[in-house]
Amino acid sequence: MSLDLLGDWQRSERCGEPRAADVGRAVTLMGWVHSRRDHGGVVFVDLRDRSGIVQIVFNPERAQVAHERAGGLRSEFVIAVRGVVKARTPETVNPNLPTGEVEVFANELRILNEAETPPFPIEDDTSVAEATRLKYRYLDLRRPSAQHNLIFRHRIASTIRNYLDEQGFIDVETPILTRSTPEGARDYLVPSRVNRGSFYALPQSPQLFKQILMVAGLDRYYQIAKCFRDEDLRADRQPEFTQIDIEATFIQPRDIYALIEGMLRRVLGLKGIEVPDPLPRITYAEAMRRFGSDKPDMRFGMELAEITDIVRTAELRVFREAAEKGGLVKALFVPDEGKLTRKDLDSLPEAVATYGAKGVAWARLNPDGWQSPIAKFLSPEQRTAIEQATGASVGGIIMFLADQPKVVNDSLSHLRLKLAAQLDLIPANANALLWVTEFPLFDYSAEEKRAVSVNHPFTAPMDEDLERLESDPYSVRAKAYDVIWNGIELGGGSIRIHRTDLQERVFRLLGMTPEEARGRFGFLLDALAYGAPPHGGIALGLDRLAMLLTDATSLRDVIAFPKTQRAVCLMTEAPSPVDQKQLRDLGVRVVG
RNA sequence: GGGGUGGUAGUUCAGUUCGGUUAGAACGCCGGCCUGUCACGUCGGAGGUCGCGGGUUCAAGUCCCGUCCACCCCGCCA
Repeated sequence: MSLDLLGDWQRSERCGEPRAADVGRAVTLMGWVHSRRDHGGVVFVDLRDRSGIVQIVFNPERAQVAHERAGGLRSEFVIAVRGVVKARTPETVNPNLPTGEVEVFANELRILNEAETPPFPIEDDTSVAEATRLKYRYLDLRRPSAQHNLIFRHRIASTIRNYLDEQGFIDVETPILTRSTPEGARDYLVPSRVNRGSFYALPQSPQLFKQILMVAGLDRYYQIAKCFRDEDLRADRQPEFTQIDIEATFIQPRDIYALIEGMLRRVLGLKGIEVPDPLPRITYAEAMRRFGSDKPDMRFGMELAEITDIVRTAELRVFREAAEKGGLVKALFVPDEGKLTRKDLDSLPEAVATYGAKGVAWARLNPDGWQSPIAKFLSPEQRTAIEQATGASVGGIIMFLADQPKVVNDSLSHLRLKLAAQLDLIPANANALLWVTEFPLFDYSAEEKRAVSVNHPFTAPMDEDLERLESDPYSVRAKAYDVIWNGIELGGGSIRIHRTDLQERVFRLLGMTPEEARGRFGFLLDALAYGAPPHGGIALGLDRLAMLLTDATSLRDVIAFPKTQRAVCLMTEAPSPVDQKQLRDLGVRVVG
């Protein structure tokens, strides 16, 4: 098989474009051989590029040389074809192809490159192991659905850029080599050759830079920013990811809500999804109370009911003890109409064990009363009160959890989602977008035995809680908000602290001495001291948005070159060992 | 760091319970035939480090120990 040069041939259009209206037109097409069907006489080739597939016909009587060479074509050869668009006869129309009413009769064929037999077929609905696909990512990305995902991701990004540009936001790039800030996730570190013993960190987010841009008077900033976190991966977590990073001056949370709602309206509009105006808001406290989660999926009901007070005096020890020891007792009514089997119920403890729960109690509501291992420990009055609190009705089942608040909420919110999915209780085309607001400012870290920021240390407290900052820090709410879609966090942000004195107070509450605070964030404190305006912002995960809008199940499907769970790129085999010389230059020695 | 699932031909899998002849299938690949297919058809053929290492055994894809890789989850991470 001899290869041809492209010469002066110029592509006239993409493969997926010819239509009935083009019949009779001379075309020059280029692409990959998707498949070849050799009938001994006539040879059909499906030619593919990112736009689609068109059938090329090589007829020995029409173009003898081209036909002869077409016999040697194999999958994924790269070819150029000159020919004429012809209408297919009615019985040969292929309704499965957008180009199926026409085909291209080839006059000339140029073979621009051959290809090894691909290790897997270039097709959608592939069942090929992901590791194989990632090793040959350039082949995997030839699949139409893979290309669609990347193209759709691009459309999301360009929609956002256009929108933010219209709103007066300025795209500013911030450094990738930056300073390590041990607060939060583990940093990726880069040794400095020039400053031996010192390290850059890759940014976990451009947080401080965007705040400083506000101090600088840029007024409205955005960036589609790469961020890095050296933590363990998940299906929805990659070590490097892209965030739509936004910050603005002289704004309130309500301004952010309006801005982001407008943006989401356009982005979700790409898929025909309507975004209510305004989006519902619910406070963190209410979300935790009603759903046990700070990212409630509100496409369906099944709200949790706190029954601690009802069962405080119950004979059941686990309930009583939870109530006495500062824990919670919560219940969840599942309208399963008898569908949950005894086996399902027996598997419940396993489902919540991972969240630290020791068990789940349940009660089925039969017409003749409770069928439940715990019924006898509850008085009729208690049972009635529980039914009322959970909105229970006959035919369903109530689940109970009693433990420390976090265990109860984690477990029951998990059960709520799991059972709703299992019982098909989530309306198919429902969409529930909402804001969760008024997050707590601090959380207590048992590990570090001190207060830690729920969001980050630059989050502003709510004005009305300011006076309790020192006296009752854990009751202080933040001007922080998350935007949630169907139980998934799309993004979150806050109004930031813009005054040195308040920032210093927060650092102190986080257990930082003034010296430590200066050492780590001196540049921020300095910047705040030079006329920092009130400002705030938000960041949304672009990868996650793309994943949800393409119905992908993994971030890896919307990232061109993702990493595996061990943070390895199977194609380039990064990370890799490096030369001793490189290490010497950097003053780095590998131990262990 | 912990729990779970998987690893057999290029690919997707069967075979592993209860160890036993030469490890199979489909698709793909290679060759022949075929002028209207589009999951082309048809005839023939090639193709295996059963993830890797060790052990038990007369005998290991199958049992045991260790280890590597991929995926899902908890911890971790906004």
